[in-house]
Amino acid sequence: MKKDLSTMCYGFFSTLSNPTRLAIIEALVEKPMYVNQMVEELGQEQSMISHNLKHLVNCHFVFVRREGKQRVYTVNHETVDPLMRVIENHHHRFCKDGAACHLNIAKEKK
Amino acid sequence: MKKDLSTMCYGFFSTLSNPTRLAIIEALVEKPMYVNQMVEELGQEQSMISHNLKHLVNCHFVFVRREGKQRVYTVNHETVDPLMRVIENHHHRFCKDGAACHLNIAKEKK
DNA sequence: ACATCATATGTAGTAGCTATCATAAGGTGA
DNA sequence: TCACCTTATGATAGCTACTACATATGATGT
Repeated sequence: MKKDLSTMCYGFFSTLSNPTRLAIIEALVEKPMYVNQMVEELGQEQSMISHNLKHLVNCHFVFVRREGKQRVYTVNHETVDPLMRVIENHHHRFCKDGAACHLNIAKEKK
Repeated sequence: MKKDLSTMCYGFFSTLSNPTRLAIIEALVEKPMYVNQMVEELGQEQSMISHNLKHLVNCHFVFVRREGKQRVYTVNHETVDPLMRVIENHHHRFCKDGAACHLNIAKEKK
């Protein structure tokens, strides 16, 4: 039972470890949006937005409801808000040096 | 400045979206450990453990200190504990169906 | 200084994810 | 029912990151 912790977390984190999906979440934190709005705001392909929204909905990071032809996507504040708070604290406390985690490893190789 | 949020989160989440690294964290939550202890407990190659520990240290999810020949790794409870609480709540509230997030997408294709 | 133990680092093949292009599906108004 | 708007889905090629093997580094005791 405890064994599933890693599995459960893996799905959670994999879904979030994608720049497009994070940008979507960041945008949705401000306000609910239609797909086309996100396409405009993020300047990405519509199919790309849709594909990534699917992941986010699957993992319940965002919710969706119909509204005529369009679909309104909203963020799951109950999860996302405290999550962001954890990250901000972590960054503030431990990454003041400007380190962007493991991304630095790649950079160092230059 | 707000623009970095996605970047900052991306490093954070990428580091955590790996089964080995999650298993390491899960083990270190229980108690501090040497590399060899983790090798045994997780049944993974030593080099694999070390490689992944490096990522975790880089991102300050775990800390390390020397102790003779060995190195003691400890988990960053200040970040990891509340993080796990967020995930457990998320899972409890939104994933009761047993959904393991986007991993299901792959499975559905069968 | 040497042997040994503990851990880190270098490298290459591979598997899995991502973005893109193309197409389908669903809703609405005429 | 048809044209159109909005969004979802399929398939593929390319790339990234992971694992595994090999080797190097550093510390300790003799």
